Amino acid sequence: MSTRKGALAIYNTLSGKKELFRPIHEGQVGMYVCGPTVYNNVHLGNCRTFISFDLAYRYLLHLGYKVRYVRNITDVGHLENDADEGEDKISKKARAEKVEPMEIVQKYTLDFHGVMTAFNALPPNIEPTATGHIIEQIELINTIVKNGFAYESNGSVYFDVEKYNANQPYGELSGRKIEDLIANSRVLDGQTEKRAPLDFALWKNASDEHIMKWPSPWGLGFPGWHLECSAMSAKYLGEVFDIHGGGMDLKFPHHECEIAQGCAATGKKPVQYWMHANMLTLNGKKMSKSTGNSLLPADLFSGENVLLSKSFHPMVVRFFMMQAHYRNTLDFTSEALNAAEKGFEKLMLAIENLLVLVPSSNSSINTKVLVDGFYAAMDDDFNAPALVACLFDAVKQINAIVEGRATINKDDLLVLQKEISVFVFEVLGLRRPTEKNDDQRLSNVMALVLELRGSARENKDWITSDKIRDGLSNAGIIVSDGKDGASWK
RNA sequence: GGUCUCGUAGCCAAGUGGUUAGGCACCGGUCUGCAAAACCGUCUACAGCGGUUCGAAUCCGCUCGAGACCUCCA
Repeated sequence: MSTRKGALAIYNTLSGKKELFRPIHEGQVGMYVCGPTVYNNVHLGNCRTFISFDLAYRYLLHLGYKVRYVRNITDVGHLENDADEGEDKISKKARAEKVEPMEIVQKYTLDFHGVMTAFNALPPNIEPTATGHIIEQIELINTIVKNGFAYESNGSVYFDVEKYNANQPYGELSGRKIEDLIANSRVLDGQTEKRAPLDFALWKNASDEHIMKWPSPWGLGFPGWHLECSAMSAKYLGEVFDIHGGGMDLKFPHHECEIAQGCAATGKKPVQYWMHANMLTLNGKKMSKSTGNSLLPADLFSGENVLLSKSFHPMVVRFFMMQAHYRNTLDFTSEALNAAEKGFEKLMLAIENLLVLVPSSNSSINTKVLVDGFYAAMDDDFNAPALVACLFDAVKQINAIVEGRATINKDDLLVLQKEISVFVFEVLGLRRPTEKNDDQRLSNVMALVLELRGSARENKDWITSDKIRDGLSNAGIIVSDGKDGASWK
């Protein structure tokens, strides 16, 4: 168990402040993150949120917490808009592709998992689906109705926002006042079932043509979008749990509704620490599927997109994201990604060197200051960019040792090797891209080729030497001439 | 229109009352047959205008600009 636990501060959206993190149960953390609605391929913006919370999860694990990390899959109930005829996103896609809704769900869940694996995001401990928890959702609605905060209307059930607000403020999380919300709420056509525009659906009745529907006390229907997170977080993490995360754009109304549902059901605020990840922007605007201003991870990995000059390894993209704080917007540009790639390679090279460093009898560098810097950065609301800056300080020191301008003793070396590996690979979740020279046959061939080129160079046969170098370059192999002979990658 | 956030060097991006954040690019150097790579060094910025303060990029006010939410969104 780490002894560093007490220092972690988390910015809590609910209070608007950084607060020292104190879990409800000593040594244990319950964390819920809103997952994707699987009606389409996840774009890079979606990924940023999940990677941000993967970082938080990883650091909590590193600190020694026993974490139960729940991230849902929304496979029903997410409507196109709030009007009565608003269509379910999954159903719509299923009809467009002429397949079963569950085929859509399966297809895009697999895509999501594949992308998360590529980004080296740890899987959550539980990944519940909305359709798998219809009973829990119906029970929750029953409780809310029984407590007087919801009403039935024409086979649907709505949350009574104004009644709720009479006792506890609705809009706390997003800093809204109900009067302003009422004044500004858009009246959509066909909202005939609701008593007030602000009321949101807990259960919607299903018309005959609806494919995804379940029996309930109010007839055939399906659950409202906001409900699933309340039902599933309560089931797996309890009525009150530690951390709830999600994208900034879910703050209102989704998370606001979750608070209302939780309070209406139990009288207790469901979440201790609300965390919100900021948006990834493209052309200065939020990445968004609906506006077409988005980029798919697959395009990035293949380089097949007009915005990109080349392809990028998933770890370069992850490193790029780690250079910005999760609460700030991050602007995506091909240029910024190129810069991240260079920096990432520099870091990886220094780590390779660190692992084979030869210790001296004494140290001219201060290992403790470096390592304390790593913790201080992450303790400050998971400040990954500050951690990266500290890591590059270490890189500079490692290079100095490699070149004999500094020394490190055996104990310090062991500490540095361990802590850098921990923070780079376990906490930031980076992986070294698979080495091309894993192939033993290729290694042997290259050893021979470089030996021949070495002979040519000794004989000042630059024509042969350069021909080999250029030929290999065309084959995607880069030869580097160092002091101790040539190497390749 | 309402609510809120942001504006940091060529680019990306931390910091948020007093000490060079960092990465990339540029430029200079070491190395090299040449080049690349690698390494070292240089480049010292906080939208504008006022105010508070011994001291402001950081706090306050105004102006300008950008974005988010208010409707599905990570």
